[in-house]
Amino acid sequence: MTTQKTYSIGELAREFQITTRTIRFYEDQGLLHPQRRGQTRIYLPSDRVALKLILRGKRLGLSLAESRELIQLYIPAGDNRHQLQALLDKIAEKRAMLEQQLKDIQAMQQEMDEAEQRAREAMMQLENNNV
Amino acid sequence: MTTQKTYSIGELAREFQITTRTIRFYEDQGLLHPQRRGQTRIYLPSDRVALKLILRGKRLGLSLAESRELIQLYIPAGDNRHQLQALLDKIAEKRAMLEQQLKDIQAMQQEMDEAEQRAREAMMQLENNNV
DNA sequence: CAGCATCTTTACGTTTACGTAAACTTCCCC
DNA sequence: GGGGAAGTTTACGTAAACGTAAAGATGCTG
Repeated sequence: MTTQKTYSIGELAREFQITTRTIRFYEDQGLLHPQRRGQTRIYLPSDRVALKLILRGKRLGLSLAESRELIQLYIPAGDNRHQLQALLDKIAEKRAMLEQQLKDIQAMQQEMDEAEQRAREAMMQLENNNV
Repeated sequence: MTTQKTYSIGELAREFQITTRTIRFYEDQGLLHPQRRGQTRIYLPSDRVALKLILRGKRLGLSLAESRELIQLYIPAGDNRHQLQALLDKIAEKRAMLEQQLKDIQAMQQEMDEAEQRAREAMMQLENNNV
């Protein structure tokens, strides 16, 4: 029997630099499902993974609703063709979003290159004028 | 003299699939600065570019405040070393964010690969069982 | 056993990013 | 010249994602 490691809400909050309020809020929204020992919440590694997914989603601008969908892509999924096809559709949709984001990032990176270039040149100008 | 093309608020709204309310809101927040002909707003190509930046920022989860900062990286910037250094710092900061997002996207893409794999295998199983 | 840390629930408050509606001008068209 | 269509301002409403505060239970610790 492999006993799973567990986490308290405070531990997770510290590790991920968020408040316990935030963690409870995610549970409220159906994104986390911790166990209970009495009143107290007990988090399993799977909860920790879900939390990671949520925070990664946030960094990419996903809403909690979208992150919830993402998390559900990890659950064994439905058992009939229809559900599996729906799953594949969702995956394709997320993939398309990621590709768009990739393009956006590349465009922004290029713009950062140009902005830096301009700033450096302006700085060089200053140097010359002051000699 | 090169006359610039101009746009009405409705034109821009149609082109970018947003409402005029949204465009006016961005102006309110200091992200756009259209000219006026009487009461009516007149948008120049530079406004259109700014709007594109805003929407790209949105797709990457930037707040309007962050997009405003981004737009300001395009304005000739300050004229002294201190301001230029601040500009370079901001650029570096945005760059770091973009790199984090790149990592996040790659991680998610891999997870989409795995999820799709699982779904396809489950589908194959169904095929076999029903023969 | 007093005290501090950590946990709990409940509930109202706040920021961001618009939506929606009302009431009014301006311009063009038949 | 009476409608539309598109523009304007003003203002209240709303969903999402928490923040913040209050009031209490639980558990270790000197």
